[in-house]
Amino acid sequence: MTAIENDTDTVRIPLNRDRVLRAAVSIADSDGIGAVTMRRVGQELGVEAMSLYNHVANKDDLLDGMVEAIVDEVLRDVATREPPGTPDDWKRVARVRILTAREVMLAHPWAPAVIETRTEMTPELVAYFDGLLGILLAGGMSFDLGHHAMHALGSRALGFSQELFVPDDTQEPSGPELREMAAAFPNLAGMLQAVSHDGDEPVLGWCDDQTEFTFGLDLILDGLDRLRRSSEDRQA
Amino acid sequence: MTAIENDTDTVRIPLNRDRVLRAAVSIADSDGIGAVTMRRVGQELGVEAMSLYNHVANKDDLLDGMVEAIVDEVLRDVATREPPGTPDDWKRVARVRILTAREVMLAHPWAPAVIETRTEMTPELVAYFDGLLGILLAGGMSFDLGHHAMHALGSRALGFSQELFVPDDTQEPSGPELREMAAAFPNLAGMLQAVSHDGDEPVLGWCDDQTEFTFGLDLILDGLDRLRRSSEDRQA
DNA sequence: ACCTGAACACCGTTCAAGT
DNA sequence: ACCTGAACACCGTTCAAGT
Repeated sequence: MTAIENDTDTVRIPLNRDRVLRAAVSIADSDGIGAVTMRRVGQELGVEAMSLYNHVANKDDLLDGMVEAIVDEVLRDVATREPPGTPDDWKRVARVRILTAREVMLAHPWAPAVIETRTEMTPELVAYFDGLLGILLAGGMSFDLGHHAMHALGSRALGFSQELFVPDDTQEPSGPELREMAAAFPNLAGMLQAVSHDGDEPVLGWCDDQTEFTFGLDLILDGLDRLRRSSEDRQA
Repeated sequence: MTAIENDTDTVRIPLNRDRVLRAAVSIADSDGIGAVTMRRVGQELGVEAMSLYNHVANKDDLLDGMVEAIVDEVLRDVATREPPGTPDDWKRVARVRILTAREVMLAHPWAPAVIETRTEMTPELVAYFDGLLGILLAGGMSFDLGHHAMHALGSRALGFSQELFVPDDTQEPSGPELREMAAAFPNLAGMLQAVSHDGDEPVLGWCDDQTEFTFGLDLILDGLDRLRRSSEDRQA
């Protein structure tokens, strides 16, 4: 009888911070970040909302923890996929790391927005940035250029870039509407027409986020490499 | 008596969408976006919260309108400051436009975060982007390169870039803590030390946001100009 | 046509009470 | 030490009622 009691004790997995965070991440993945409420997370764990406060300080701490979990996932993936010691090929190494982070973000589409609202850096985030900076320094950047580089990459360092410029292609403008738009916004209208007729590359909607992300990333990496080379020339 | 009644009518300025939006912007400017609630906006206008629903559809529409107001401010400032027709100097013209937008954002620090949460483009935003694209096209970019350029600039086109990489300098680590951090994050620790000792440029904290913004902006603009030139060479 | 008061559903969070 | 139930303050929003 006491043995059975022990059994039920082990079957009912005790609540802890990690389980709370995983439940919250799972809800956000399936139903969006808006569905992550204390009551809902508690419900998912078969517990009252108030019990969560034994394991997270408050809602903000819960969100911090969710980011923590995502960045942990990034760190794990990065560790398994980082190409071994090729410091001179820093651009490729940095690119692989950043695109690995991007894949994690694409699997958790709510994460970028939450990350942007965080004010304090978690140790996990610091570890990720330290690793990326290490790649830049090993490639020959000065501390100063490495510093600028981290800021220039911004959110791209973590694999995402907020897209403000998202002309919605869902509502195809009809004849008169298109003429009206063409008159008010001639440049965008012309571009929209020219690019949408360009059907030789894979696109989602009329512009492919992945293509645009790598374009911007390579633009920055190439620019940084140019600065690195010219500063090395200056020292030589 | 009826004349006096008319007078009080004109003294009590009628509520309208524009007054509601201006009140909301003013609250956000002084007390942050968190203070912008329907009840508070109503209070600021001497009216019940429910009255606002006669002029905005809901809270989301209110936020849309606030963005609208900010972008309007950008468009006004841009119009007065845009250097007259120098298409070949597109980089300088684009730079002036973007740094003008940035000044507006610095005056309304809540705006970037709100803009990022908007899903639909307002006509004002479209007008701003159309103008910027016009500068790029006048400078000799193809529609295709102009398209990539807009995405590569991302939020920088509107004068801001979310800074994920913000090591907090407020809590100066003490001796043993610093040594511990140096062991765990050697690259960041080295950089922090090297850059913080570099006192020959104006810094806020240990890195100047304005300096980092223009560094990243110029990096992208230079890279785009290089691509523009090489595509022109290819065509010639 | 515009504004009001009361009410509703839903948050995060507290607190005293249970075990 | 951990969990619960009731309650509180504060949201956005509805609805019927006022003028």
